[in-house]
Amino acid sequence: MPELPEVETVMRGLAAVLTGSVIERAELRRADLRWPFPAGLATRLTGARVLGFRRRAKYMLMRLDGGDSLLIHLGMSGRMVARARNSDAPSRLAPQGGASDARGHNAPPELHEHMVLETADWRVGFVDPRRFGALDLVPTAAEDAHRFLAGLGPEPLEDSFTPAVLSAALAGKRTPIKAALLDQRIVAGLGNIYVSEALFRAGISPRRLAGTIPGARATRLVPAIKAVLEDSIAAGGSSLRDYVRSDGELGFFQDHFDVYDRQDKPCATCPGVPPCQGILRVVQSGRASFYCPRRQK
DNA sequence: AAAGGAACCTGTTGGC
DNA sequence: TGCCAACAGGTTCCTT
Repeated sequence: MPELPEVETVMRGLAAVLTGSVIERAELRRADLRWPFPAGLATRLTGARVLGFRRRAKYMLMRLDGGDSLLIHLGMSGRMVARARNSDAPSRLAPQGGASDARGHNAPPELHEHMVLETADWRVGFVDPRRFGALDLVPTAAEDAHRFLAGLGPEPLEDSFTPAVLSAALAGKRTPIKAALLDQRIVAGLGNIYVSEALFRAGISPRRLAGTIPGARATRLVPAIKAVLEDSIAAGGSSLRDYVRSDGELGFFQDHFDVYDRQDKPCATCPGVPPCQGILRVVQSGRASFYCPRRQK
């Protein structure tokens, strides 16, 4: 599921229902996902008050009043599922009685639900079939020193992510720009969907060598990255095989893809004659890339 | 040092 | 219909 826009969407959903509340019960249904959970995780979560949330790249950090932050990564297939525990609970995520109410609090436990957090009003489950996700604890005062966060590149939506910064990171690199943008040390939060979409908007082929981007192409690429991420966040992210939002609602940015998973379809923005030859699907370092060879050079 | 591929998992889909 | 291979939104680790 999750690249930056999806993680941002999920985090906002969690923040809306958990911020300010005490975790009355924390349950772990296994001892690890991609890595072992820290010792005593459930105990350390129980009784803690949730102070707030932060996103860094594709990681969520839930700040607790004991001085720790719960670090959450959704991996490939992770979801957070929030349900009101009773009908009188505040229902900010589904004000018209949406999916969270429809399932009810007596629904059978979901398959692959590895962690459950309960506050007075909400039950939040972490569901991750493929188990590529991660949970860890990190001191809030030193979040960025965590081994997962320490090497990350700039946040693409921050003002400090500029064409000059990207140019410097790409200079001299012999790898295709597709692979470079997936490298979280160069820019943090892009994944397979948004790299393809951003390169389309910038008119750059995913196969072009990264070292040829600095300069005018970086000047096009940086705003394209920011725009596609902002557009997707505004749409609640993309829902492909899984629900994205913690309230069970779907994001709808998948309806606005220009190229991702659209091989052989005509590119919508190529001008009329001769007609667009269609979007290509190629495999780069084991992952699919999608692009319009006429528009992207 | 940098680049590419395998590995970690389960579920779904498409071709025969 | 059934079976099996290929593929899926990520990241680390291990070779070259």
